Amino acid sequence: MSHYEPLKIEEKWQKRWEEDKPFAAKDNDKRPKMFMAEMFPYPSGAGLHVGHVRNFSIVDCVARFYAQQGFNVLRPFGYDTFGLPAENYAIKTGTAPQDVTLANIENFRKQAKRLGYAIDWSREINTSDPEYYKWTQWCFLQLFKKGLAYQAESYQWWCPVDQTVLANEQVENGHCWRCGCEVEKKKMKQWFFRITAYADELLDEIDSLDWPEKIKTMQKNWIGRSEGAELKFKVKDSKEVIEVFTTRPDTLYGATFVVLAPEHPLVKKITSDDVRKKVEAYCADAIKKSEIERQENKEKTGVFTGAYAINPLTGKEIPIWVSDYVLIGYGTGAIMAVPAHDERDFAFAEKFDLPIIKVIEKPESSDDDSACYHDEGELVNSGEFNGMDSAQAREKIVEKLEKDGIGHKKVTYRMRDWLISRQRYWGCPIPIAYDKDGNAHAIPEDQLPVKLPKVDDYKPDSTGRSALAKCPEFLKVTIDGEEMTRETDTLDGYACSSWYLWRYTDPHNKKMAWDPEKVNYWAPTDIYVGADHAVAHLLYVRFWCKFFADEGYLNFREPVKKLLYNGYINAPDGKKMSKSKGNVIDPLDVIDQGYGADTLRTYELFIGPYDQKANWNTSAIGGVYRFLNRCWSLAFETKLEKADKNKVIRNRTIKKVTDDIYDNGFNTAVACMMEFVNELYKNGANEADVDALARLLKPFAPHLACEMLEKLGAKDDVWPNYDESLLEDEEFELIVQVNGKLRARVMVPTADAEDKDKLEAAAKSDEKIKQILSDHEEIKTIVITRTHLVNIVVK
RNA sequence: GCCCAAGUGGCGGAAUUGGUAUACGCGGCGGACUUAAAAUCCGCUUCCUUUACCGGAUUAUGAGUUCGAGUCUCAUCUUGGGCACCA
Repeated sequence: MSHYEPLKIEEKWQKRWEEDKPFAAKDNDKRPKMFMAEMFPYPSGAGLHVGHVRNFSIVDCVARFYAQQGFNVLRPFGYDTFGLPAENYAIKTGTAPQDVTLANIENFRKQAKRLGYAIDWSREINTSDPEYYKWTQWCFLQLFKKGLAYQAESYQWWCPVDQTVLANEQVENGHCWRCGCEVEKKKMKQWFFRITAYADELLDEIDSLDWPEKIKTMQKNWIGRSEGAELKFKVKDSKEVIEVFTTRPDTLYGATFVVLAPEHPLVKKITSDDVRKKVEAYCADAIKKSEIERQENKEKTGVFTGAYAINPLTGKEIPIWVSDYVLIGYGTGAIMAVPAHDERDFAFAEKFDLPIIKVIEKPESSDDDSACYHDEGELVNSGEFNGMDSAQAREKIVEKLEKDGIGHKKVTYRMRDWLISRQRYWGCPIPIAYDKDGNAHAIPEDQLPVKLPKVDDYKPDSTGRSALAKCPEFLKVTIDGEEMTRETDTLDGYACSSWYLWRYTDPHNKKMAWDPEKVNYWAPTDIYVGADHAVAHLLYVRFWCKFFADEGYLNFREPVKKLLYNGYINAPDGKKMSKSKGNVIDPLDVIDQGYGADTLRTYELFIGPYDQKANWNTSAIGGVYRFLNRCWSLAFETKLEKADKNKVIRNRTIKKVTDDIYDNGFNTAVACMMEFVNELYKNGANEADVDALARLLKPFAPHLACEMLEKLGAKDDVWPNYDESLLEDEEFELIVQVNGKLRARVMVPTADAEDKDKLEAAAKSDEKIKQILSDHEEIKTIVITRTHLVNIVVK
């Protein structure tokens, strides 16, 4: 061979890895373990994307790095296959999603293998495989048994195009996360997971996670814990009581009206006959409106119900209104309005001319000059509580109400329970059946999996039921001798991905979801890499982890120790790559152009900090190719020298690359190796140089690195160590500043590096510095040994 | 509107705890090799002035702290992200 031929080299090593299986993880091994994974991909028909390559290459770099350090590494791979794209494709073409999915998986696998990833291929999982979803159903049943999977009828997000309900997390700005159409509200009976049961723990443990702050903050905001009180307002001339949630019970004296959400059940009961028509029309209109429409118009709307509530402290009658600015899903769906100290209530009161009573005095120090002061302060117009500050008054007022049985402290969360039923075919069937009276029963565990039948017509329809409803053989089931009808909804795909990390540790177990011994050896996942799902998936896995820990199936409560959230790769013009724009870069094309997988992988790690988005740059990839070509030449074309001229830079490079990988500085690690190679070209390399280079290169460009190590006759690929004593040259450059400006550089023996007097003397021996000192009066001199710097301050 | 992060050459970006700003790569320019081109190798490349040396300016803008600021503080501008009637 006379030049670097990446495609040949890569084919050779990929074949060898296929045969030797060097990446097989060993259960219960004595070496320290390291379990890492990317968020498993949805295998689309388009095949791998350069975005996948970045994501997978980060995992691979770290996995190989730890493997070279002697860790027992688990680096598995899987496919998240249930979901709408495959089903929509089936509807359009009549092809079974099962078949399309298998073809797509095959393609993904083939492509991933061409990238040379150090994957343990014996552990592949596929969420739509009955062997897998049998255990998804088992997980569901465990939650069902404990009352954490339940049915409830409520207003739900409904996507009119995909004809299915959506979870809150799947609605983005009032639009469906998949098809982008505007979502609607529909009242339906649906399945939920009670994630709110773990709200406090999910919130409290966020701080202890080694995750990006950005993601932690998003999760905290999503959970949205707020502390306050629930208070009861009697309705005048009625037995009804309105419960409201407030974070500011200290402002209760200022509550001059009550507002109910349009969906609130009491609206019908308390509305007086003379305004009934008007109120009903308002509610019907508000409920019909999409969230987008409600939000677009911030102008307050509402109607008076004709009824009055009694303020429990003042005893005054205050009107009860209905308005869509009160949300049925948060708190109790009703509020006490304190227009003097809440901007929304203020706007409403102004519009409808309702009384505004100030009960909090703004402190003099406050520079808040808005029309309604909403911070804390001293109470006024509040009877016996006058003069107290807000915090104290909150305690005292709730105490008093509690005595009277009309109020108590209450914590509310923004997060709702997780809606998990979908009226779609291509998902994991919910293992439930209904008896004659419509009661839900668990499918016995020995009847799992509830298999998804192949059908001809995948289309959902306006009945709100999936295509499974049209499949009579599927519907019939006998449980304990009783004929029942199966649930036709399927599970949200996020359910399938809420436990797959544990299945990786025991992927072929036919008796249980995972063997406790195996899962507790490997999990929690040490490093998890993804570019999406900040609040959805990453919150759900945490929830399931806590639940299964409580059930005794796991001995840890957080599933992911360290999370790397990598940035997207965009088209060269900075826009998102998409088929319709025709700006998609196909990784296989890049490889086959002659660059090879090593160049592609290394380029994607070199392109910029891993957590920032990056634009594809077609010409910059050539630079990485040239670098690898130079590495190849060092091993195969250059006559290696005997002398060890590069000791210092070699040791420094080893240290820097090692430190950088620990810190996820993949781009600077590559840059550092480039510098090393440039230096080797200048000075001439010896065997130790090329050997170290090949070992350092292996996590980035594994095929080339193996080829180089083979040429050198290396017996292993162990990560190189550096010698602390060889990080410094015999001489170093002392920087001499005058008044903070660089004026001279002086070479000084390293032996003098810690001697401040010698450094100062060396600095002042420089001709130019002497000249300056003869013209200016010296005030003082600062010597910094750590950075080899002298700063002389002169007048 | 609220909260957070970030602004460094023509471009992607680097810079330890406050200590040589612009590493590395792209692009550009010049040279070697070649009949020629590609590939490869070598050199130059922040801006201003200068043939060159020297010098000056520079990390969005303006101030401040410091012997010394890309890094810390305050203000302003811009961009990106998150939340958005959550009582």
